[in-house]
Amino acid sequence: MSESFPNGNSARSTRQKRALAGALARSSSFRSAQDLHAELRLRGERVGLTTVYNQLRALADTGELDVLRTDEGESLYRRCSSGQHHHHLVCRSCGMAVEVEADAVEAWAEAVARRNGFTAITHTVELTGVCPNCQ
Amino acid sequence: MSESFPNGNSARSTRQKRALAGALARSSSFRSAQDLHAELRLRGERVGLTTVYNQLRALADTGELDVLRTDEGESLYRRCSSGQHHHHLVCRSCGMAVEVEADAVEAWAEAVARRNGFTAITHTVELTGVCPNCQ
DNA sequence: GATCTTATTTGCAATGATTACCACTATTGA
DNA sequence: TCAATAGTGGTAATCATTGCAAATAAGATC
Repeated sequence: MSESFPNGNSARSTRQKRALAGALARSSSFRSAQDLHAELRLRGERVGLTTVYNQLRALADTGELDVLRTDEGESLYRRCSSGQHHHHLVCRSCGMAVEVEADAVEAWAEAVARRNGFTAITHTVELTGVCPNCQ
Repeated sequence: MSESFPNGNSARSTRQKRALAGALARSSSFRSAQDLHAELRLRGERVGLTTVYNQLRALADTGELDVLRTDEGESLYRRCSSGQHHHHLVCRSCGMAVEVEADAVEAWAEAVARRNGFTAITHTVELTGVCPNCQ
């Protein structure tokens, strides 16, 4: 029992992980798993769809990726700039996104929750529109 | 060609519609299609699952129902109190919901969008917590 | 009431994203 | 080099939801 990583943080560096990380790094848009997988394929990278799903979920779990669900129920991912809590202003045409902070909204949410006797509050705030480039 | 309803608003009153309306009326919680269908079955009502889906979608389209998507991608429905634009404070345990208005948030959303050059803005704001009864 | 038009209903197949399985592969510490 | 096991990925399964086409039944008209 050679506990190298007491906290279970043992990650191996694989070709697939690097490829996915690269794809995510060079895009500032929210992308779907299928979309990312297709791009990797086009680039000649040999990566399984299942692997893409696995990795995206893992990265999202550790907070390295932001996740978003479309109205059609598809999950979109994007690399997370800050570790801070934040929201997004997303372009519904190209997926490009801007991270926005919203202290005012946070405060409002807290107040509304308290006023109604709710506890353990979490909130979802997403703004969708058309970015300057897509207009 | 007896145009009784020039605007295509021809709705027939059926046993199934009434049953579903009843189920929705006696609940103040967000319910899933499957959930509502199960309740109708338990009550002895003979209604097809497809019909429940059809009706829920139709009602949601006309704004008579509020729709909400869970993290798992399931759609939840609830009768809509007001025709006004509003948001929800939903109990993650029982689905009970309170409609809340958020002028402050609306204004904030508009400001953020304009500042970033985005147009055709829509926003999603949902608060989730545990209601007083479920604590 | 009888009849007709067509809105509704509904079982079943199909869809589409995502996950479960699990045998196989490859990274990394020793 | 080698063993332990994290990671991979093809395939089958899941699950909410929708498409379809035939059967049913409101509501208007006769």
